[in-house]
Amino acid sequence: MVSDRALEVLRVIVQDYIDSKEPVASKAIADRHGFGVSAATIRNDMALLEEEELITAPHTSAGRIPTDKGYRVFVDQLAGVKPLTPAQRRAIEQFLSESADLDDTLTRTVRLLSQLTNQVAILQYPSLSIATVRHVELLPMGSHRVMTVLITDGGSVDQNIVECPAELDEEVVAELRAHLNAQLVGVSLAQMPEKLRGLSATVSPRRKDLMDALSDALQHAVDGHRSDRLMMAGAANLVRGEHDFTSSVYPVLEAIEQQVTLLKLFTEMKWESEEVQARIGRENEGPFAETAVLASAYQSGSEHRATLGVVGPTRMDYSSNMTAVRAVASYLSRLLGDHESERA
Amino acid sequence: MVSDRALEVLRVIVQDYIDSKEPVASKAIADRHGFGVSAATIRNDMALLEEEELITAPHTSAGRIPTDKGYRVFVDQLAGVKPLTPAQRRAIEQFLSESADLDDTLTRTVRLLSQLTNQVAILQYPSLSIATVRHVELLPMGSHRVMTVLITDGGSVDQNIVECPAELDEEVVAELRAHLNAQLVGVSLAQMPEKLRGLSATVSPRRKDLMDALSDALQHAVDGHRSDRLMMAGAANLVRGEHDFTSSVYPVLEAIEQQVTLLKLFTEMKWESEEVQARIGRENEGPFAETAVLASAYQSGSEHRATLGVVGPTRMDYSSNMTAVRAVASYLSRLLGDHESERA
DNA sequence: ATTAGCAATCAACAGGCGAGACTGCCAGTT
DNA sequence: AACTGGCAGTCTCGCCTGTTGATTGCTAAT
Repeated sequence: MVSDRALEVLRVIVQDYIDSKEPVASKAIADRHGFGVSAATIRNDMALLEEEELITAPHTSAGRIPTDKGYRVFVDQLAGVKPLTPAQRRAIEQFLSESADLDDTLTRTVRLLSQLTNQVAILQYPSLSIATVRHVELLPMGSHRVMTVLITDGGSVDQNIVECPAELDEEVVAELRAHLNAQLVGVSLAQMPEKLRGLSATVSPRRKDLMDALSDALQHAVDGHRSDRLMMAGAANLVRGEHDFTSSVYPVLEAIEQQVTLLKLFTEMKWESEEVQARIGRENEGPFAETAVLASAYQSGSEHRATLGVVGPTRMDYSSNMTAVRAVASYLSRLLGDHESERA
Repeated sequence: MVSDRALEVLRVIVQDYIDSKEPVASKAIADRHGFGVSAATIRNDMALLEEEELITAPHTSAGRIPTDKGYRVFVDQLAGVKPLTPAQRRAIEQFLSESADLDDTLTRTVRLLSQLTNQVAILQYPSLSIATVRHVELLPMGSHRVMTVLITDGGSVDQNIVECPAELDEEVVAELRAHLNAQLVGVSLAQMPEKLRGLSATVSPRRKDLMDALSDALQHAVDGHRSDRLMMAGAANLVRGEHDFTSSVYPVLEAIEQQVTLLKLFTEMKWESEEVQARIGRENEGPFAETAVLASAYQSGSEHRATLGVVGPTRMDYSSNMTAVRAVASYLSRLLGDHESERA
């Protein structure tokens, strides 16, 4: 069993290793953090921690560094909540003061998170499946083309150009526009595919082909709303500390750019709680086995949630980074919530 | 003066250095590319080239590597046009087969370029200043809010939410919508600021505040169309060859993410010709002094042009990368041209 | 103009040595 | 039983050394 003091020793090792990047020696612990015991006693505790595989020695006559398991215990039991620094608080304030459209907000958010943590920040696009249709617009473009515009209550807009099988005039377009809006306004994007499929039955046979083309285009717009994309910021942070990865950062950066691994990871995480989740080292597979991923859900709509977080070396400042992730997630939720409540 | 053979020697040095990453020795040149002369003669030529600062020796008893100036001469006079490999051709074909909306096309394009060159690819958003307004839509959102939607002929759409100083009903909105469309449809985005400023004079005084709010929102949408943004792909490629940069890749990646330096660089370049431009090593300032930037203009509209290119170490395969940049730029121009001509 | 030959130069490598940093353990203390 | 001081053992790191091999620059001959 590990004593309470041994856990304190673990905490100190993690903290010291994080900011010195050097293995931590028993003497250094006894000196800097006076536990009231001598270095030899610390050594005994360290032997215990090593037994439990919470720390390890890079070589015989070296201090100790935390293992993945050690970081895990630190995160779960020992990491105190470090409050935001005034500088961080100021950064968020400034960020809040300059709002704009959704896309801009997200871009700024992910940059903000990257600056606060000095890590690569990742933000999953909000899932808009629960957004509802506010308006459908049809714009004639010559006699055989029409542009469909789908506007949702989230403020997001998508458009497509449709080739029309038949000649069009403004009257037909107006009729179709009225019809589409009558049928679709208020429908959630999740219900759209079903609703769109039934649509061609609601018009006269001679309009059927046209309506099918339009509903295809709208379906395409709905597809574009899926939350299967990520934004990234601060990639440079990954290569700053060069020596944080045994081989190369290349596979890590590569995997981040490909997105697919991270998306999988995000969906795997358990999101019952509001808390920031951490996946440390070998808990992650493949390219991320040498990294730690901190992530939190944020409220991207009245019900639905998406994920944001950071990726960095396992040797990172968990306390303050988790605080930052939590803060940004909650600020973003509030921002999107406000946006939501703004809508009549 | 440098003899023709000396230039051939330079070419061989550049080519060999590019794929071996090792300084090139006189003996290796004489052996591998039989010039019909001995290594000693090559050495004389190399002494000449060194005099001209086209090559340099990392240390006394080492082969030679090209200087920035050497690369410049290589690019301007010696680089043959390497045709696309079948694999590259296939990649472009496949890319062409899957078109979608503008944003998707651009994302795919920049990824394509990154894959073709194994470098970081950069794409400047098409400048839409010459796009014209196709339609303005007003959507009431409760009694004191309205959403403006600006649709351009490029297919791009922007929206904003406006707080209205006065109560609104559908009738007022319809009147304003008609008025706005009458005034603005067909106006180019470049002319919009001026046109918008004059707008409040065209309505009755009691609508003035409202109209001012709306034109502010539209102005904001126009601002969002500026071509002052970049897309990036393949950042991982920068850290692959680790040893390509003397100190760290950090400042380079950082600068790419910040965008501002690259945007400045893109606008500085001379775009009279259709050709791919190269900026090599110290020709670039600041963080890019150890990189080469290859860029080409592409036709992003009937008149306007934007830039795309790659950033990599000076030690890169100029021949094939310039071919790739040229090919992608021309394909993208064609793609956007098609898009353009599709519009009635 | 070209070449062969040769001395000179230097990076890279391997081996050896000493200093310094920790640990691990043991015997003694509280 | 917990803690401590002391000390031997072990390992890294930096430094120096000499050696090897690569490559150039020069010179004299063709």
